[in-house]
Amino acid sequence: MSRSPPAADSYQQGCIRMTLENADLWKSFHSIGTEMIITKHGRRMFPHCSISLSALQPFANYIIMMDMVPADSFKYKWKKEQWEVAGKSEPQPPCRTYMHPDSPAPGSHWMKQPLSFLRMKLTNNTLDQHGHIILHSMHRYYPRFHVTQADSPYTVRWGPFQTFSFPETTFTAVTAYQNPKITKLKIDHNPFAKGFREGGTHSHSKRCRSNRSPPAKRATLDREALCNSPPGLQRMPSTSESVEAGKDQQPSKERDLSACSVEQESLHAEPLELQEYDYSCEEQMVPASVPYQPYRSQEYARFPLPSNEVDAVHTLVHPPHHPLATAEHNPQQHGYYHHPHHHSHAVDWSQYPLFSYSCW
DNA sequence: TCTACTATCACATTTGAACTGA
DNA sequence: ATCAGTTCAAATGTGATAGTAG
Repeated sequence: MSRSPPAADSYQQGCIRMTLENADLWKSFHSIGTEMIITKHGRRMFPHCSISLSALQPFANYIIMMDMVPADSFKYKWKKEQWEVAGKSEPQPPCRTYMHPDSPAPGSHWMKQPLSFLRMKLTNNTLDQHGHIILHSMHRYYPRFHVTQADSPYTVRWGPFQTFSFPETTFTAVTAYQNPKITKLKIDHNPFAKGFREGGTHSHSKRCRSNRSPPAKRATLDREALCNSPPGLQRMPSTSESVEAGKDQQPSKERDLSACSVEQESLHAEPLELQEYDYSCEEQMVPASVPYQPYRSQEYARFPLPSNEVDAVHTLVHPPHHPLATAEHNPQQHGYYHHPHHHSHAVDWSQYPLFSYSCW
């Protein structure tokens, strides 16, 4: 873990610093081409996202959110030991935002220890009712983290927020591992994988229809921890009831995370373009006071940052670094992403959906 | 025929209720 | 009655793979 503590002299009031905690592991995977399993019922990420924050205002409340953004506009296939572009991407599934269950919490809380997004799950089930992040298989994504000063999840839009992303966290969503190198790397690092592997005998003839005990207590508890109500019921803080309901559902104390995902209305996201990117940069310094005009009724379904502020916020954008997105398939590419609004035809970051809210 | 997806398997790890003792 | 520590059963998460769907 090459985590560089913020030097005292680098600290600036009003600047938030975010560090990817397990960056080395992420880089190991990224160098091969990270794959994340997605299943109908939701699968955790491995490596999972863990970040640390500094330079927050200790007594101000913050909300930390995470979402997944398409890394490009292609669909891929695994062929002959490598990824190939298989056409244009599918229309984006409902985009959800996962809110860290400690949210809202004071800056001192967030800075106390790294934040884990271990329990966040990925699914390919567009009808998912559990608040998992919905992705398309064979598409590439990267996680994005949002920090906003707010006293409740329902006032998020009224405050400035900053967005962070880490190039090495880009991955391909798959329903089954394609690259055996990834499988091996995961097994080496993920204790859960050992059980089945080392079990040895795997007899499919022994299969029987679900004679395992049904999910009960723990599953229920976990679900309770979710900010989990039918999509239609929470259309954002328009009613005081929904606000209160949301508060009630926030667990006061959680060992880890629960999903409080926010389904977004905008189903469309344009590809990132290629941009030069510095791998050495694990941390991103971002000005805290983004002059963001909070309320714009028309734009709520979209990422609320005006494009001219995006540069300040996204100090990094993401590298494809996929063996596959070859120049042949991707005329723009020189191996790096572009910042969208650097080109006239490029799509504004505001087209990436963030909390347009139907909060689970 | 090919590719992608799903259900199911066994076991290590995690979790938390129940218990014990101070 | 309360708290801290321990134990242990149940829940969870995992990759592989056969079967299914398109």
